[in-house]
Amino acid sequence: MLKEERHQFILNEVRVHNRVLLTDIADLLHVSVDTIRRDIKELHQSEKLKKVHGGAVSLGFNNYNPTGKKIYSQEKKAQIAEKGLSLIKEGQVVLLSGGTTNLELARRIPSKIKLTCFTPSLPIAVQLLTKSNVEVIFIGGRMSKDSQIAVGGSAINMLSEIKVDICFLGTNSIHPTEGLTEFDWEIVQMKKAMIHSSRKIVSPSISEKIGSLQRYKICAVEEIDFLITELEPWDAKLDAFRNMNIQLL
Amino acid sequence: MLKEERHQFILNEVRVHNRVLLTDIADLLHVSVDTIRRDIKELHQSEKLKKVHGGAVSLGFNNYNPTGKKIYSQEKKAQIAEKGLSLIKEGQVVLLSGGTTNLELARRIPSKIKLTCFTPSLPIAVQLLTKSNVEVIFIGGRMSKDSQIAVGGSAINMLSEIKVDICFLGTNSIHPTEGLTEFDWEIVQMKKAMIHSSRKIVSPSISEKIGSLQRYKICAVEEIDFLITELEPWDAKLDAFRNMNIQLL
DNA sequence: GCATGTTATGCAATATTATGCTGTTTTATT
DNA sequence: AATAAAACAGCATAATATTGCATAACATGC
Repeated sequence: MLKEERHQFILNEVRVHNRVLLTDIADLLHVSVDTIRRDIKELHQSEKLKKVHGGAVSLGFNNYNPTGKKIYSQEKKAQIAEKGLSLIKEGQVVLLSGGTTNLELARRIPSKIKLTCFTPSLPIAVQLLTKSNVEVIFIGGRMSKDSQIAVGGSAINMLSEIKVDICFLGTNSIHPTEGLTEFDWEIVQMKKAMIHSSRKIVSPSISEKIGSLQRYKICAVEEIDFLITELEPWDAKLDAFRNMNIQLL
Repeated sequence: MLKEERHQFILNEVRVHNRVLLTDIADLLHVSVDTIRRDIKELHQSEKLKKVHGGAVSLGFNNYNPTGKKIYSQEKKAQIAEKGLSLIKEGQVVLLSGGTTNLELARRIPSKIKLTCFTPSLPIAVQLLTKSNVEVIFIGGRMSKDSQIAVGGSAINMLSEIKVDICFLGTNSIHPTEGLTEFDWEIVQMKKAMIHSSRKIVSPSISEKIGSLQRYKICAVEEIDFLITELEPWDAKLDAFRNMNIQLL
């Protein structure tokens, strides 16, 4: 394996996990820890990551997580976030709903890209404000305590006045025939409004949510344009969503 | 687990709970208290938190401080916040502008008191959401990066639709004849709108700001109802504000 | 093809760091 | 003042880092 390949591998691990252990990588790549140590030293010197005792962490290593709750299957969400990033283009206007997957996405937005981001989610707004070239517009309103997003008439009203390029719609449940569903009525209203406010809809969703069903319907599957999971696009679990004019990522 | 990760974890706990106990963290992370003690010692030395007997507490509140700016006169602001609390009554509707003093106030609001709080400030909203009996309504809009509050037409428009009992107006400069002033035009607009939206105006202000002057005027001193400083109300430095129909606290 | 220089890698010896443990001192609280 | 909890200092151990060196792989010019 080439040194360059190792470097890319390490950087990728760091991006996805926020941290790596020397021993893990050495193990995975079947090289000595010394080699990995040297790799990380170089990457540290070129400021691609931060070397720490025992491994390395990503540069903007901060796990700001206001609720302090553990993020469930963070790794998968991190992968999804990485894929989602590829849909975002310089200068676009983006709408981000709440949810931990979108939080991962927000965290990964490069500081140098110029964007305008709308969001009703408090943690996401906090995250986005650290990006110097991202203009953040908060969709205000009554804050829901557990989801930490704004809900209610005022927020929906504000949404009705915008039309963005792309919306990342945090997805709780997605079902091939029943569509996207939620258990919280107020959040359903918000998400419906977000769909109306956006030209393209992206549904980032970990695969275990596929096929699940909740009480209230947000929209049909056909209304979304991209479905991102941690799986490969050709995975059999996604078969139900083919031939539906949805792009799988 | 890497030391770096522990550090981030501790900082996060401090952010969320304002204080942490050594034993709790050691328990949570399955390491010895000594290790955590050493961690906290380091974080204390790098001024990320404040070490206290038995654990650690956050520096200012918004220790999540992307710009890394120091929070000035922490102690005085805490005193002011305590005084301000006495003005808040069960069931009221309160409007909080941004600023570190108001942040201290928000953090001190007892969880058991029932309130409705409006605010355009991100850190304050984050803090308020931890209070189970406080209904939080965020004044949305374009977010100003350094002050972390919403500004612009949308926010001002939202303010124009409310009338609250009492407004705590974070004050940058207050002058007996020139009134309240600010250096940021957009924030001036927000504060003006906040004044119109409130029956009573409270100006929490550390004494060193008294007599200072900035570029743009928010309002005359007469328009505020309460002036809170860290000084005793009969302090000579406040003489200029007597006989002005302002209550000094 | 061959000599030479460069780079990458692994290895071993040594140094440094991180962590937990013990015993003692300090601090907060009753 | 008595007490319990916490802080501290010092030490032992294990993990990680550093350094120097030997070898192997590779490129380059002849």
